Amino acid sequence: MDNQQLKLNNQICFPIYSVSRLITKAYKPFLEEMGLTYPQYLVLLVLWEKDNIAMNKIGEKLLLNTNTLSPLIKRMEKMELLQRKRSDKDERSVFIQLTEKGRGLKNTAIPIPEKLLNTLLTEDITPTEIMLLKDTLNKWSDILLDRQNDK
Amino acid sequence: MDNQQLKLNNQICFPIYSVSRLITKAYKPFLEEMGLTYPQYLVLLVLWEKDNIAMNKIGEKLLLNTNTLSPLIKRMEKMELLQRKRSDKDERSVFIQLTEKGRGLKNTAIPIPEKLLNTLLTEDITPTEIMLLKDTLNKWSDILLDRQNDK
DNA sequence: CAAAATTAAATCGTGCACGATACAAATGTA
DNA sequence: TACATTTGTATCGTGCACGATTTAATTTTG
Repeated sequence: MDNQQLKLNNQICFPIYSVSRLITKAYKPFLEEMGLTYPQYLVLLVLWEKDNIAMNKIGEKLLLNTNTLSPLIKRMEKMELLQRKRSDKDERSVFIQLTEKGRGLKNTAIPIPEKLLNTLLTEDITPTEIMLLKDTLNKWSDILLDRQNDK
Repeated sequence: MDNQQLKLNNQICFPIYSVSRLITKAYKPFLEEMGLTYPQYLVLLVLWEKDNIAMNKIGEKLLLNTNTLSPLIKRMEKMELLQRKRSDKDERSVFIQLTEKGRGLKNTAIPIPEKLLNTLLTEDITPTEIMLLKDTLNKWSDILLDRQNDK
């Protein structure tokens, strides 16, 4: 039995899980200025690329189920960032449209990627941690590709 | 203004967030057999490496605050996987010890990393998605390292 | 055309995350 | 020895995630 494999840093779960949370935390101050949570920001990223799309399309892009998306988008409607409209053609589906306010937030969002880099350089996440995840992923994707070729 | 930067796949947030959730989902069936959630499993990984440590040390390793860890560990105590004992020397700190049941689960956990590889090969996560995250991280860690050297 | 299967949303319950807050024990300091 | 500060834990409220279930509309099939 190889206990080494059970070590925290050798499993893919831990590095990816913790770095994901660290990145979310790094975004937080910028998103709070806009009054957004992280998943709400992702929804806006989708809508800024393509407005007026069906809710299930947003879910497909973000890999989120409707039971997550439905209340999230309702909250965003209350904030007047978007509007939900049931399709005339198929009353099962709901189309999502940005409001003026929602479109306007895009200008605030444009500088975020650049600001985030500075946060990552000066705060919580050290390049060491990013490198750890990078190494872990390189190792795992190599293993996965190897196995795939064996088939 | 460079709107390209706001595209979903160009931001570090989306790939890392979604792959993290996909990995969690891939673990789920194996953890359910043991009656564990993903963060509970991480706590056990820590304890299997070093038993009888203070709660704040577990939090340090997993980057979790006590307000997350405290109820989580209480649930694990109810499942009789571990015991919480306040230190005699410093009544503020709580030490966590595995029970026989908690130690025993380690044998069930040992084959998980291997099983997970098969899941990743056959199910939800495609190597393409792993590669996307790998590429994104490579890009971002390169940028971070560049900036750091400039200082 | 009616019954069955499929699809899109929504609801419910559980378990994280995490900021804000509270509190008690320990520590530092005048 | 008093008092302020720090530290470790716990509680509360909000917002995801997601499995399971429900409801309603559409599509498929006999």
